[in-house]
Amino acid sequence: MPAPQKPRLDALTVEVVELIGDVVARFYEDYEEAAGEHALTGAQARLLSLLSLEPLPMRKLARKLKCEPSNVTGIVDRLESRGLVERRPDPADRRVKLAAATDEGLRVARELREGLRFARAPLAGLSDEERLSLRDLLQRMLNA
Amino acid sequence: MPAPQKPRLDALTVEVVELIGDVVARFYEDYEEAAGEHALTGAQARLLSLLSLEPLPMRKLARKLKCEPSNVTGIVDRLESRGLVERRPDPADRRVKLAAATDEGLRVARELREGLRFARAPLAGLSDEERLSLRDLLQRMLNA
DNA sequence: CACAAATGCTTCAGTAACTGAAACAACCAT
DNA sequence: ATGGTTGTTTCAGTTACTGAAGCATTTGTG
Repeated sequence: MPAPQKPRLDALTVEVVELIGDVVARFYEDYEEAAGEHALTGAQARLLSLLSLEPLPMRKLARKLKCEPSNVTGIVDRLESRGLVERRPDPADRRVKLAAATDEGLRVARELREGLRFARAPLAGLSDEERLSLRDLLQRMLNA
Repeated sequence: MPAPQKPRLDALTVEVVELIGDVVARFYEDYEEAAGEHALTGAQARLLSLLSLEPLPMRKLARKLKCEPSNVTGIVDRLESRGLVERRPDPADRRVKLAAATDEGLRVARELREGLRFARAPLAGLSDEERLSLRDLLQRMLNA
């Protein structure tokens, strides 16, 4: 049996990466499902969630969603036609249109947030101490 | 200061959920970017990754990708037209078409896997012991 | 101040991902 | 055999997305 060849990725790392992949898949599924329960697509739900915090200009939405502004136009159009979002003029700059959640939009956004099963259930199996350590590990991953 | 009202979600849980959201976003971005470097869309990359393990019938692909079989037809079409995937008859059932990665497809799938920056870099900041504990916490989350 | 460059949004054309219904072939059970 | 089920594709229709073009407004520069 030859000595191991210093692999690019050791078995443990591979395992953790796969687990993260599983978490990502579960989270995404859950999100899409919660969105679907409100007859929203994933993109619409993400945009609405952003707007539930504060109104945003279209170009900023595009940056947050990592897509072209021309794309945002369509997503906001569809949400607007359902009365969940409205466009307001920006008093400071007449070029800008601020997209803002309507009252109904805020309500749906809240329900959406509360409908995320995965966000609650599986964490329930962890003790406070474990959550702390999970938090620290995730933070360090993200800031690496 | 009033006693806390047993909130639905305590602050720590919320924090962890948000971190998971961040991890999900980073992972997704990274995956899409790696796919883009090979001129693949996310859906194509996911399908090709599945096929890099073993050939699969269309209906099974649909189940793994959680979409309709009619959708898989198109994704496989596009990959096939680029020579990354081929359709083979299933000797056991003449209705079935097995989608299989070509040699070129396997090569691209391997490069894709290796191109996942997020999978490597940030994990590098964790000690083996920390990876073990991260692994255990993630496993418990997923199995809850 | 004038005016050119930059910025913000929309529109348009084109592609990909997706759904659901319909069609067809092959399988399978009675 | 025949009738129901299964696996795939095709089709029509929606959404998400990109990139180019266009229009309006703002901003920076001489």
